[in-house]
Amino acid sequence: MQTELAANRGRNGSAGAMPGWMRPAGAPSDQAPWFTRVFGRGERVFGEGDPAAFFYRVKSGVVRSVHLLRDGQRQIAAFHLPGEIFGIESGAAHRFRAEAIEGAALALHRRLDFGRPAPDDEPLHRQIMTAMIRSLERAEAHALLLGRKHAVDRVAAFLLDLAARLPGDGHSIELPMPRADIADHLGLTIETVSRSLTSLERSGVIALPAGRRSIALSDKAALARLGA
Amino acid sequence: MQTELAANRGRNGSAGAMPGWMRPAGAPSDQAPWFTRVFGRGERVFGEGDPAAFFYRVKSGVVRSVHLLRDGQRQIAAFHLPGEIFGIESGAAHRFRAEAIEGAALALHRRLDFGRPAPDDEPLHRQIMTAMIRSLERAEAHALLLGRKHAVDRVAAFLLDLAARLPGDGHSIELPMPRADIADHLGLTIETVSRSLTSLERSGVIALPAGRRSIALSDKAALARLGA
DNA sequence: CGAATACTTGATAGTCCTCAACTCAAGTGG
DNA sequence: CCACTTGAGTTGAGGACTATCAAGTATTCG
Repeated sequence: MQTELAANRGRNGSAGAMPGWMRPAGAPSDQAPWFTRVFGRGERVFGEGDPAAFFYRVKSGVVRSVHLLRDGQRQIAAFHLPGEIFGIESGAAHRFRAEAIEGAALALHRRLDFGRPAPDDEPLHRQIMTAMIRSLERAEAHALLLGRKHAVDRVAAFLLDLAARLPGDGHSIELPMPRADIADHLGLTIETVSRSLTSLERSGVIALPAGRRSIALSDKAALARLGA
Repeated sequence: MQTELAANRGRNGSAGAMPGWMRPAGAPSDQAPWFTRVFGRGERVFGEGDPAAFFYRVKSGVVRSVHLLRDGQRQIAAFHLPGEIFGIESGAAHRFRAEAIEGAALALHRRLDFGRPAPDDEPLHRQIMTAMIRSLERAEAHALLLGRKHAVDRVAAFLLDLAARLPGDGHSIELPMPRADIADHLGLTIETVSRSLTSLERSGVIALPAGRRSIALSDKAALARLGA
């Protein structure tokens, strides 16, 4: 069931003024508060410069926020897991690109005028503020990580963060993204991420069973000591 | 004129529950919207864990937001220049420490309940939202810098950012902070910052006249090429 | 099976940190 | 007035860490 969406794979594509998907055939009405849309593997949710007409809530799957540098480098500012909100902007346009990693269902909410909040929708307003502040806290913690930690510590902190945010008992996780995405998020190369995981495994802190995507956090205390 | 304030210098000090300065003798009234207070060199504006009763606007001087790691490392998340707002929090407490670098005059504003904004004070509310979003954008750009750039490029980007934010024609700047602060902001060591500046000078991109704190941006185009 | 993608491992090189010495300016006290 | 101290900054040598280049293994898909 690969439709035209598959053509959007990869890192190419331009920032159209108003992608066709913004008015899906199944949209309830032009003024509905929100509606759902499913995105395919690697599909772009929005691009840099696209009008920020919506913000998004992840219903399933995982989305990455991607900054592209002129020299071709890529930085993943954040991963957005189920239940999380992303894509809130102050200006009229999105400042970076967002892509579904594997496949994702998103709830699209029409954007609000944040300067003049609707007093009759206080819960939503508070939710948006919370999402924004959480983004800020994450970005600051991320900067701290990138500025002051070595490769293994970055990976340890990343695994702990994922374990806390993903559903489950927190003792084993299924990585929802490839090594390349982790590398571009942690400011490392694919090879260094792989070596760091191997190193953690040899230390007995984690275990890497069959698939490369599942990780057992054998010694969370040791992980926390590294990632602290 | 060194009062008790001087005792607050350095990186030590604990996060008191309610510092005395929060109720200065000269405060107009208990419900005044804001008042001004002067901070000495290195003095703590608030500490990690302090109740976030106010947010702040810089009237003069420069303030640094400092994250302290358990292992003694220091990360400066941001510098706050005249005219800028900082110290806005979602929770009840400040998540990091803020210190005046040389000496600073700050306007202290009583904090608002962001979830239930006063409809009668729309301009202030918008101003706060803008400040928060700007913080977010800065933090994201900072993470990008730390994750994907080399020492010289980081310093170049930092100089350009400062030149744009400080008053003046943008062709020469007076660094309002020591090398150690720059290093802890850029995720480098003092030595590497010094070497980067020397390297930029030898390339003819900048000039370092007499004092070590003044820098002439001789070739902004080249700087932008590095810091881009 | 062949091709493509994802991942791991090894060898080498480059960048930056650490440790150390040195310069410079501003105070301080005899 | 000058020796001494202190803080800030610069410079050098060596080493640690990570990127780069390269090869090899695994898995998936057509």
